[in-house]
Amino acid sequence: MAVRRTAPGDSVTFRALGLLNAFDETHRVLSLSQVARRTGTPLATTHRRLRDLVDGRLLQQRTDGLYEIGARTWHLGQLARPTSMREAALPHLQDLVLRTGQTVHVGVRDGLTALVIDRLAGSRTFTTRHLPGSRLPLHSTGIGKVLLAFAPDDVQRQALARLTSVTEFTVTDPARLRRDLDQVRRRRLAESLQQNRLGVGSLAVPVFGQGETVMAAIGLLASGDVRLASLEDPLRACSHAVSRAVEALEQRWYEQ
Amino acid sequence: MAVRRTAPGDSVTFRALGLLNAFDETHRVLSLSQVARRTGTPLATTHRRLRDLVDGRLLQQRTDGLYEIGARTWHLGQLARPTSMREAALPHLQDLVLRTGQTVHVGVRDGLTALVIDRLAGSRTFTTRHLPGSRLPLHSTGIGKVLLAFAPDDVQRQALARLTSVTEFTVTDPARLRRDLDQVRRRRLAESLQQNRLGVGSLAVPVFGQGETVMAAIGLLASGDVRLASLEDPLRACSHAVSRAVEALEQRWYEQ
DNA sequence: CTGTACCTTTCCATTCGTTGGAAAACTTGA
DNA sequence: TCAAGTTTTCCAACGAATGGAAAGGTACAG
Repeated sequence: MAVRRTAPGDSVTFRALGLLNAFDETHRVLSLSQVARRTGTPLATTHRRLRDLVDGRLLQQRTDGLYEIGARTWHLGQLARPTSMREAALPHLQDLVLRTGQTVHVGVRDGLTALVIDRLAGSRTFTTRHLPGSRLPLHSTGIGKVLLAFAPDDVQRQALARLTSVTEFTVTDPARLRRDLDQVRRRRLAESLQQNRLGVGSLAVPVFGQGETVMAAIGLLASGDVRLASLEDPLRACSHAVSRAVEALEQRWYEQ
Repeated sequence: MAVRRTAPGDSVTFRALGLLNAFDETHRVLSLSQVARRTGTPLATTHRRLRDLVDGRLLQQRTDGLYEIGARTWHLGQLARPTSMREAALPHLQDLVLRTGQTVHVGVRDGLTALVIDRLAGSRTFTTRHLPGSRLPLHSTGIGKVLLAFAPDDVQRQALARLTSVTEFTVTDPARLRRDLDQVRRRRLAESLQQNRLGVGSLAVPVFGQGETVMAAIGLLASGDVRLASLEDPLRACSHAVSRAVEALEQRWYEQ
């Protein structure tokens, strides 16, 4: 891959899309000046860029003048992998929860984080805060490590360069994590023992798409005293079932 | 509202976002040249714009080089109205289906179309093709007419200027439709008798948000021989329930 | 393994849109 | 009535977008 002479950020479009970072779960409706403050952009510039995003219908302006994510963005999101993945996976995830009693997570990699696209709480549950849409570190969680292990080299390099400690058990040594990831790739299985949350372990496996590509990761969360090894077989079975279900769903798009 | 000296389309960002139009339900993964052809954009320009959209993570490039809607777009879409609306409305829609046996639709306005965000088939069902994500005309469907009746003036004007005939019963006279819309606004109820599909009638009501704003519309579809009037009460009850549910859900975002 | 067709990537002189400080216009609340 | 905050407009300097063209890949047929 050739070196790019222009870095991201040189483009007008990229800078305009940066304003979307101002929006999150607790900031769904923002005023012009809030967006400007939250992104550190001059007011006049923010004003023009928001107008462009409204013109492109990614954002919409309410009658009171405030800005929110537009319905078109939702519609585009419906075309993305997480939507079909979630739909195809749901019945199999429910199966998995029934069989193990533990909480199940599904995530995809988005940039340098794992994006949780669905979560079903098990009966032997403890509260978890990772609702669909939340982001998890790639290096300290089960699904994160699976996604990182199968990510392109440049992503791995970037991720390994910024290992932050989440708990006292988090692996922050790049060399050690790289060895862990090699193992994850070989075993097609990752585990995290209290590396992201004390008292919680997780086991995760990849969901393969066509070829050797990894579309997503499925993980089980269990409190520290559960033998993770006992969860491996149901987890792998679920992953295969989801692979097939997604494939069947996507088949339907192209026939007829 | 002041006249804008610069039309949408003069901005670089707007033009780049135009490439997203190349993606739809049956075109979820596209190559550079497909996007160029589908949007009529020169290749070199398309190449640069796609790179900008990938940098902004609205799109992602797969290992085989093809482009698809990115996980970040899905995530942004999760912050949009349709997502919370759908979640809050689901139990009440199920109620409505049980009570009436007919198929129920929920839609929001997106530009000059009604965007279907959810659909539940009734027991006395006939096949319908309007899956979540599909778009319906504003002037020939029940939910479309509700959304149009409560839309801002400039939207109404634009919509009335392009009335196309869908069936022989579609109203294509702007003056007549304007009167129909006045009535819809007064009665808070719209009906479409075979105006969008022969043999099918629909009844729709608005879902009110805070103040007098209309967030969405809920509609029931029934084959021609069903008395639509009998559906009005359950439909209105459902709309109120959904209003309250959405309000309760959104309340939770801001507390704590 | 040569040619043909198609796709992706890069180059660069010209053109055109962006930038953001500043001022004006508007909104709120005291 | 004034003060503080917000949104909108203006415009000269600056910088990025544009797209034809050519180069670099890839796939397949003969």
